Amino acid sequence: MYESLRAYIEKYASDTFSETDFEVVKKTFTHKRFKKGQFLLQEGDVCKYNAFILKGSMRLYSVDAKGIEHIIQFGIENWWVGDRESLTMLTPSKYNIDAIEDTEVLLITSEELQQLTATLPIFSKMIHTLNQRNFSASQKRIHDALSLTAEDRFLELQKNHPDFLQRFPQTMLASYLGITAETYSRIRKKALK
Amino acid sequence: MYESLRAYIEKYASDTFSETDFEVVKKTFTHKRFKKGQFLLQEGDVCKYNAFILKGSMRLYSVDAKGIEHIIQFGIENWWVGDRESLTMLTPSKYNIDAIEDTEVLLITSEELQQLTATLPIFSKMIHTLNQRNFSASQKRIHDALSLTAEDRFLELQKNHPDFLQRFPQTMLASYLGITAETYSRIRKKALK
DNA sequence: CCCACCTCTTGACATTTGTCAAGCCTCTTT
DNA sequence: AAAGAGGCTTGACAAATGTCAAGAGGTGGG
Repeated sequence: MYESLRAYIEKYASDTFSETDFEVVKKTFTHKRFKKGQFLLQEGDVCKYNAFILKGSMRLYSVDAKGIEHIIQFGIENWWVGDRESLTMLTPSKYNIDAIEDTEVLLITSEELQQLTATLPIFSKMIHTLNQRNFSASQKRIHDALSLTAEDRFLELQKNHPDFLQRFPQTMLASYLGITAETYSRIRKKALK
Repeated sequence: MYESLRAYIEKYASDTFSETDFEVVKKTFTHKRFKKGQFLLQEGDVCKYNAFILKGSMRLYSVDAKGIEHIIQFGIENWWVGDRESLTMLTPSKYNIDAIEDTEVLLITSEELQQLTATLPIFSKMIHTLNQRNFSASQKRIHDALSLTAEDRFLELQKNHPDFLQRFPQTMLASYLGITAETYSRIRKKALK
């Protein structure tokens, strides 16, 4: 069960675990199952956990004044989800996180994460790599959101995450791209010719 | 000259420098002046430096197929600019960075930064804080770009960075908001009533 | 001092995207 | 099998934003 986490950390740290170190990691994370629709975080609450997804998928989203959902991030197997601002500042979150499918995760609190980062070099290496990657990815997503048309954003999504198009309902994909479900449907039809 | 860097690091690390540590920092950074319009980074080159702005302002932007500039980030006094992806992966950058005004910066290479982070705890604390803040800020900017209308993005900018509205030409502000200069002019007129 | 250039504004029109309503299909529940 | 819910599509129209063109005003270099 922890093997995919192990592989993940070793991959992004470019390093391997000693058994004793990995035991520490196993003891720190808690395993939990979420039913489809179940919340890991609800707006207004303080985010308690970072979740590493073992199986299934989740989404991080806000709900605006009109009740419309805006998906900021999808998480699938081997992704992290959590509201980092709320986690570290202990402030009420503006976002929700729930399970799109039945989902299994490994949970870790902010303090535990800091603890592991401080004691295990392999862990802090991984964090460092993830920070770099996140920085680049965010920069690109900001650029795309501000510079590309809806159609071009769809094509980018298709190129970078073709699996998403199959896996998630179009209403959610539309929300992720910042467009309505109707526009998504029309753009998709046009683009898939 | 190095005092604002010192204050900045101490602020974000919530810690104070020993004189010997600060000597190391002073020796590591190089001071440089950029004339208005001069480039720190040009598309296709590998980004060599992170720049800490002492005085003046710079912008990070891409140029699309039609020749239109898309500003991803403004940098003013006490901000960092650099293309982190290019810096760490040593890949050619897709972005440009140039000086909007005559600008003074302190430069540091990626290796030097890594060196300082590894040897000075105060430095790594600062980096950690900046990563957190960047993560949150990026998340918000992505959310705003995908969920808000042009007018609401303008109002957000006005709220969060009122100084930008005075300091930068409207063409650049429009680009930063992902709209045309004409739309910016109209929205501004409407919003300032 | 004047010209050339740049920024900003405004108008008319085009294009993109959103809104609302209707209908279809599939799946689940009863 | 019937009923209902949810997701997807389509059409007609509305609203937001872009494009193109023209002109006003300011500014720096010659």
